[in-house]
Formats: sequence, C-alpha cells, structure tokens
Amino acid sequence: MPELPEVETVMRGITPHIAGKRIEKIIVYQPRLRWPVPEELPRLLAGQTIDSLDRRGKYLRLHIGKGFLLLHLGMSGTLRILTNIAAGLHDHLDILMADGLILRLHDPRRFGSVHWVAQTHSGHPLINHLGPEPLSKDFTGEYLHQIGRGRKLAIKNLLMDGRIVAGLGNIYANETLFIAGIRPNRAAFQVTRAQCDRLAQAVKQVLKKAISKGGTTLRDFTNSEGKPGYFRIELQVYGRASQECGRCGNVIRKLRQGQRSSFFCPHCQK
DNA sequence: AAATTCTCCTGAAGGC
DNA sequence: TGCCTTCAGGAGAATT
Repeated sequence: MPELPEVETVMRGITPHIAGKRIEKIIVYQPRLRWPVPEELPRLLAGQTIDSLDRRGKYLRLHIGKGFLLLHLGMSGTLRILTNIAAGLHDHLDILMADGLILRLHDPRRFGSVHWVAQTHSGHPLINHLGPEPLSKDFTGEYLHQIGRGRKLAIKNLLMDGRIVAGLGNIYANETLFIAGIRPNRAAFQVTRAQCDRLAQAVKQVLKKAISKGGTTLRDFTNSEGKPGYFRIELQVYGRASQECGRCGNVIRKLRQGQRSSFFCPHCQK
C-alpha cells in the first residue's frame, strides 16, 4: 500500500514525464472509485497543461490551469507512465499526454479517488483540514505533546489522525512508536514531552530514510516504471507478531485498536 | 467535543 | 486441487 514515502516517490517518478505537458485526452474506464470520478473531467482537462505537481499527506495534486486534480491512491492504487494504451482489469483512468505518454491509474481495491478542484473553490474538504506535514518544521514533539494533552485517545490513533499530522498510516505509526519506545495503546495524555520529542524525531527519520532510498516499505509496491521498489525497509514490528524483537529478543505482540492491528515489543515499549 | 464503529473493495492467506 | 472464510487497510461518514 502506498504510504507517504511511496506517494512522494511516485510523484518524483512521474513529474519529469508529465510536468509542462499538454493533456490530449482523458479516458475514464471505471468512475466508481471511493468517490465517483467527475463525469466532466475529460471535457474539463482536454487541451490543458499540467503545470506542476505536489503532495499533501498522501494526496497528490496535479496543478492544471486554474485548478488541480486531486489524487489519492488508497490501499492499492498505482500511477504508471506507459506508452501502450491497452488497458486491463482494474485500470480506471488514463491521462493521455500530447507527446504520446500515458499516465494510468490502476487500483484493484478502488479505495483511491480522483477529484477536480477548481481554483474558484477554496481548496477541497479532503485536504483543507489536514494537519502539518510530518517532515515540516511545524511537526514537533512539542506540538504532539500539546495536542495530546488531556486526551485519553491512544497515541497511535493520534498519529494516524490526518487532522493532527498528515499522511501517517498504520505501518509508520507502528514502526515509529517502536523506535520511540512507546506502546501504541498508551493514552496520549500519558506520553511525556521527552517521548513526544523522540516520536516526532522518529517519524521524520524513518520517512526521510524511506524517501531517500526511493521509497518503500511494502510488499507489493512498484515505482512509476513498474519496477518493484528496490529498497525495502526492515520493518521492526509491523506484521511480526510472535517473532522475536530484533533489539531485545522478546516476542512481539499484536493487539487490536479499533479496526487496526498494532504491533509492539512489550520490553522495548512502555 | 471526543471517541468508536462502519463503510467501501479485492487479493492474499488460511482452513478443511 | 479447490472452494469457502477471514483478514487486511485509508480515511471519511456515521454513530455513540
């Protein structure tokens, strides 16, 4: 599944192929994603130029004229640059560039989405209330500590709340909590300032590392050229229930928080 | 207001 | 070998 570093990597991968180029045509094969793909998309974007791309959390923005195309890859979405138009199962949308290249959205589980945001609107509800970027200077231990004050919500749920910090998913929440030595089910108000500092630092460190390596954690991630991620972060706790902790040798445990699985080392995390 | 539960979807993995 | 069940998850919506 595309996590924030994957989305960043995808963006960097496709940018040279589509930035500054004119859109010849848009083909929607399957409009039923998490939200319906706007019917008027082909009409709105044909002939326009993709000016630039950027990322907000796990959302990608393709800035086009007066507005932007907002993309989310959900659980299983990929963006690929292709030269062959032949489409297959789970290919949902193509953006055909004037030079013949094709940007294709493929997403078996269809948890992703595509929106058009005209600049006349003030942003979009999906990104307007996102918290700070985890790699920005606004995301600090002090900030986390302040946010967690008086809240009994588990710290992991806090980390995964996009309104608090943008784009941290289950895997990174688990891994960073391990690095910071904090149990995922620890109530936010009980996490000390020093722990929050370590946590914020761990978040930045892990994300930066993943991005710098060309980004990926995960099993089935492929980059924009379709090659498997050549780098795989050693996950220290995620998905390793009943295996030994690489740091202390104790058995890693799994617990359920809401609808999500959490993993932790009972010795290394308090 | 805060916290929890529900929802969409398909593929992988497990059980018999 | 194959079918059926269970689980996984991003994140907004709905509910408590």
